[in-house]
Amino acid sequence: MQFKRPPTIREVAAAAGVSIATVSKFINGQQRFSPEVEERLRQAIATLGYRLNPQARSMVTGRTRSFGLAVLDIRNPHFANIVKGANRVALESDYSLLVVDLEERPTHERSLLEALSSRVDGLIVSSRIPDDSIAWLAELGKPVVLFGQRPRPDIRCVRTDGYRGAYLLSQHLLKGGRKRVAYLGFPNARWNAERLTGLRSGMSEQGHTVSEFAVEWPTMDGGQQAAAAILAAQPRPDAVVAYNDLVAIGFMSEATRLGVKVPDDIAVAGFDDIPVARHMHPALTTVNMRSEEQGEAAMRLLLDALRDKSMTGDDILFEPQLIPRASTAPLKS
Amino acid sequence: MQFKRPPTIREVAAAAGVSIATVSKFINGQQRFSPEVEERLRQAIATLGYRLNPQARSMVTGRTRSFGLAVLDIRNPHFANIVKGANRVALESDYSLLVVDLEERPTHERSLLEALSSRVDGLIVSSRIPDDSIAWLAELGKPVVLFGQRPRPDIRCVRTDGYRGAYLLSQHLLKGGRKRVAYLGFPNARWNAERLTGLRSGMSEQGHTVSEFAVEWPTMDGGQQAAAAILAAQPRPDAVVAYNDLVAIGFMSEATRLGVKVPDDIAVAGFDDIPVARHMHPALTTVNMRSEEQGEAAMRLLLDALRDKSMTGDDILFEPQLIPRASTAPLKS
DNA sequence: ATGAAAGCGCTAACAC
DNA sequence: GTGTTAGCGCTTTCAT
Repeated sequence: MQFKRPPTIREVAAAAGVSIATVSKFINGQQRFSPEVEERLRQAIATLGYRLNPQARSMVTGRTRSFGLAVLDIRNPHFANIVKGANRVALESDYSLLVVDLEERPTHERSLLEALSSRVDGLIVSSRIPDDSIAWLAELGKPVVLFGQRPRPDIRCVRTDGYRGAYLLSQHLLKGGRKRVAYLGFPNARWNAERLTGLRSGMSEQGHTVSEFAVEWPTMDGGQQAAAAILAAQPRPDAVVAYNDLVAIGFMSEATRLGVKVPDDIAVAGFDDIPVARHMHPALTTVNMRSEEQGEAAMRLLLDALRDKSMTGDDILFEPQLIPRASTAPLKS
Repeated sequence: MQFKRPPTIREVAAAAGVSIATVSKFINGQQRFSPEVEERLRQAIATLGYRLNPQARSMVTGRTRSFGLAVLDIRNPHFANIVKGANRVALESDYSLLVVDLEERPTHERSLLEALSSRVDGLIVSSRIPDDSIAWLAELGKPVVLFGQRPRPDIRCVRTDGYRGAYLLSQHLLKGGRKRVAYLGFPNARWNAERLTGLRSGMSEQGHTVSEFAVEWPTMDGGQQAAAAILAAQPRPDAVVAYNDLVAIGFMSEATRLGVKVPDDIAVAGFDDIPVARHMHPALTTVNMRSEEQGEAAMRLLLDALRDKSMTGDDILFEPQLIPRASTAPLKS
């Protein structure tokens, strides 16, 4: 079966015996016509199976009624939640949201963003974009929202205070009697440093240091692979704070498999509060980083920008929330 | 800051003192020009910051070099895996993949699909689309791949045999000494019936029936909410097969919270083999439904269709794989 | 090697 | 009310 080109406005016009302008106005509902004409138009549209080509429309209007969202890894529930938040807000305003997964691969990043950017009225980007590419984004001629610290005045940003989140975690761990905290980070990530700093700063208030480990990927597999090294450290940490919940889950699962008890032998905590965190056994302590709200906020910034034709205003900063659960229960004794 | 329109091919032509046709050929690299001209073009493009508008290009070429993928709920790792598989294959062929989340909301489904379909060369759709909308999809004039049973000859399909998967699960449970199996389904889903049937058919070989329960949503919350009713049933089931892993996890977590031991008191299993399944405690028995491979296969069908200009050929059917884990360990006694 | 011109499907002024 | 026309930014014959 061959794919036939869909009928155009011109064919409808011919079939209905009117001009293309009439058809255009009719399908956009911006004007009424005489009953017979309207009827002929309806007929023609129905029998031809006409469908408007939004692509062609947006060529002339300059707007697409859709936004783009680029994420690093859709498999990470943190990003899935961002998508959810952004999608909800977009749908409410009758916009559609197109998502691309950058696959954590800088190679394809640029071309994926290019392909996306030309098809939308604005862009939300979560990425490890180096600063020079950010210049490129800013010159797209469309509003762009980034997750992170504002890199330049014409790009707005949304983030949740990771320093604060890590600090809260440190206080919680201290209260539970933990003294030897290890941070299992993902050095490539934008948020890694502030989380480590917040944790160190909190622990140092009681004179404790934080040992540092790293995963190769911010995933469950990454956490699992890193577990042995941490558990073998002398002295063994009595708490592990992971870069995110996925890493924490991988670590916790491997620790359990190796016969190390969580939380009795070692406490485990992560960041993001992904949905599965509370269903783990033990339930995973984490810091809620407002993933979904970040997505909502980013989308609202885009909508505002489109209205104002400008990208000014302050960044959006969310407060993280500590979610204490069983995986960091206080040390007994 | 105002958003200025990006420069066009015409401005480049003016700046370089050549015609727009020359610019077009140059940026598409389909022809060489005299060194001076090429140099002037490079200059003009660089100083103006020109970027090609793929939208305009695709108006004339009729192709966009991108595909669309619509999923029911990106928060479900099953769908995230489908995205991964499809994205990988698309990137390999230099296509980009645009994903939309339908939010399990039939209301927005049609308009989201319309917005998506016009921007891509082909579509992969996972949805509970009623049959009349499927006709609509088929008439888009572009290749469409569906997950499920082929509804009409001009639409190709990819699926994994759910009947078989459920049957495998039943044999595994029987071998473990389970006799009173409950199925915690999601009646709205396309796959629900075949999974139930496969399970029933397997259990009936040993003369056992399967009791039926339902979740409102195929999520962890859904599984959690349904747990109490199942555990209160008389006689209490000694195994629960959930519609998918998310539901299974929600159920398992709630059962544990209620003091019911998994797998000693009750076995739990799901479908999909989402990444977190093996990290649960106890690790979750499941049936791998080849999510990622389904995404890959669907994308390959699309690429083939574009090459052949046709949508003929057989459906793709994957074999499910039983993944036995601790959550269905054999009954002791 | 380079350019003129037609046109992809549509919208928006402006006529009538 | 309805039609004419000029593009949106680009590709693609076809001339020169």
